[in-house]
Amino acid sequence: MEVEKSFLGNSVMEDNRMKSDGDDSEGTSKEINKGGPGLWHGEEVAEGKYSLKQQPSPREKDKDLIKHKQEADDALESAKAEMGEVREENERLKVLLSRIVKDYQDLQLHFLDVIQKEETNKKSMDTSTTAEADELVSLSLGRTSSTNSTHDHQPRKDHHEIMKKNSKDEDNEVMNEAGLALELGCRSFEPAAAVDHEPMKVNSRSENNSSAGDPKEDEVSEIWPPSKMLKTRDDDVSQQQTHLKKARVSVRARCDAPTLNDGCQWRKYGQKIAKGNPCPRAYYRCTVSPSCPVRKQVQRCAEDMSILITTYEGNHNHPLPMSATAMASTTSAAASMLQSHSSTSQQGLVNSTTAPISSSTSNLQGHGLNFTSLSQNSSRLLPQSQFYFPNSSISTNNSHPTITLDLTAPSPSHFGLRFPSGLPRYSSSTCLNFSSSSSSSLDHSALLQAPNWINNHAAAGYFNYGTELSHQNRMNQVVVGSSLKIGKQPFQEPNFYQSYIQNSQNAAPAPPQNHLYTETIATATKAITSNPKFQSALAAALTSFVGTNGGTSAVVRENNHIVNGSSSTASSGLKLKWSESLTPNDSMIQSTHQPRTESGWHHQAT
DNA sequence: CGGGTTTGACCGGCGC
DNA sequence: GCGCCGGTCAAACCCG
Repeated sequence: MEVEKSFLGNSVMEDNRMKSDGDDSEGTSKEINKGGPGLWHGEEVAEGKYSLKQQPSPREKDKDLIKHKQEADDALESAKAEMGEVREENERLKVLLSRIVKDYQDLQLHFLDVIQKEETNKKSMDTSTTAEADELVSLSLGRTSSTNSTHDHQPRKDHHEIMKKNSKDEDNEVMNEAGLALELGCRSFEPAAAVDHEPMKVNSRSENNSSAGDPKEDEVSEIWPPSKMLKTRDDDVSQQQTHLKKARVSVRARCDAPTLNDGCQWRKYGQKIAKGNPCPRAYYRCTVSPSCPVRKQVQRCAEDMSILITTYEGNHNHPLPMSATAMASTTSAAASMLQSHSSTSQQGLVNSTTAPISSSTSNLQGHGLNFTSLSQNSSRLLPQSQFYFPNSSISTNNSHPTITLDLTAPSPSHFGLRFPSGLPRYSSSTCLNFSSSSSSSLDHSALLQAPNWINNHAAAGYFNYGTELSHQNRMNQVVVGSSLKIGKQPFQEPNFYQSYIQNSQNAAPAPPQNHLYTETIATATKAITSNPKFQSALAAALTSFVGTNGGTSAVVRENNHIVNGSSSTASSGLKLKWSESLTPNDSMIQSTHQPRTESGWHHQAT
């Protein structure tokens, strides 16, 4: 409801702004009217100079005067006519704006309606038996197809076990709803805490917030490092933090590269053979800043070696390259979701706020901070918006709350995507590029691509699929059809991110070549826009005047229990790209399960 | 030579 | 207490 209120308020604001524009134009007309005599006066002066030189006869003087009067009258008339045109234009714009606002509100209402329906469904699910609920989860989110079933050999058993386990644990309320309700409470950003450079300060920020009187603020606090967090919390929170030792965000994606290109710089510091997986697990730490606490683990999926499991932990305490904000925001949002107790029953809904990137680049903290910083500006208008966090699940292995974003699931049915036959579903040389696509040949604005949620099921080829909102969106002028773009299209936001661009340290490597399938795009666009979940996603996207939120189909994985998600929105600044580039290596295409040598997977960090 | 990777050693948590 | 395991350290090594 708060969201709706903000929308309405925003609409009113826009309306008022337009009205004031109208006043301005009227004022302008007055100025023009005043300008007439002024012009007269000026010309008289000029004429006076002229007359001093030439000293024309009085009759000639009168002639000139009459002539100039006529010219001035003409000018006045033309100015009036121009004013009339401007007024008409103004009226047209007002009508257009009101129409847009109305559509906007309709969309929002529809969005809320969908949410309510899902909530109702969820409640009805809760009354069912566990098994039934389990099945309902699968139904509501969609079972994965065979491709993913190979990733998961004990989904149901594990799911039940974990559900049992969770039922014993008081703190696992969130987990009990994992996969069904994923919510991220995103708080408005406090500039005073924006330049924190230590993880603990990140924590202290939320502590400050909590001390300010809102106990819920604790729930989104970052938990790195956990041990220190425990010292400053009361018992309940300590228990919570004990349970939520280190929030982790795991991203499953098909990727042939040793690591996901998430735009960040990583240094490998260790490698281990973990139990239960013949593939070694590589440990990386962020090297953008020496003090950055962020770690990531990269491991091949044991069941499907083509799947790369990247687990992120911690928050960046430094400004991120634009190319890294996509994954950072994603993991941030997911991690925040983990730490938020305020889960709702809305499927995959993430309370969050998208907004233009703050003009202060120092606010960009990456991950959670990056995300909160994004909320700063828009929070005035949109105190709380909701994201549809698509492919998420929560598990608590090793007392590490882990949310898994599964980008491996083919779920074309959700969008009704129909790819041209003959296109390989997964190419061998897949490369998931989370970084904002940019090219050295592009100017700065090109770095600022709108966040795009990709349809990771896109057929082979570079398939960047998401919504793209032009700067007009800040005026609430969003047209679904035209704002949708599929493919590699640099997002042009000339000034919006400029301050951040100027501080961007690294440009992402140029993305691979796109292979656009226009028919597919058209079909996808149509399917997407007709999908109610996309509408909800769009509603969330509308809350962001800068970030663009697209849809992606993927899988919600809950404790190895995979279910399909559907459309989604991303957080502001998100850009997910699924890059599956065809390679001539057909043998690889034929067998995505081809085993690799260890060195093949781990010889290179980002 | 500097920066990144490799790899065995080490440490702490946890279960038995 | 012991062993297992995940995670980290740091010296050796590699590479451009």
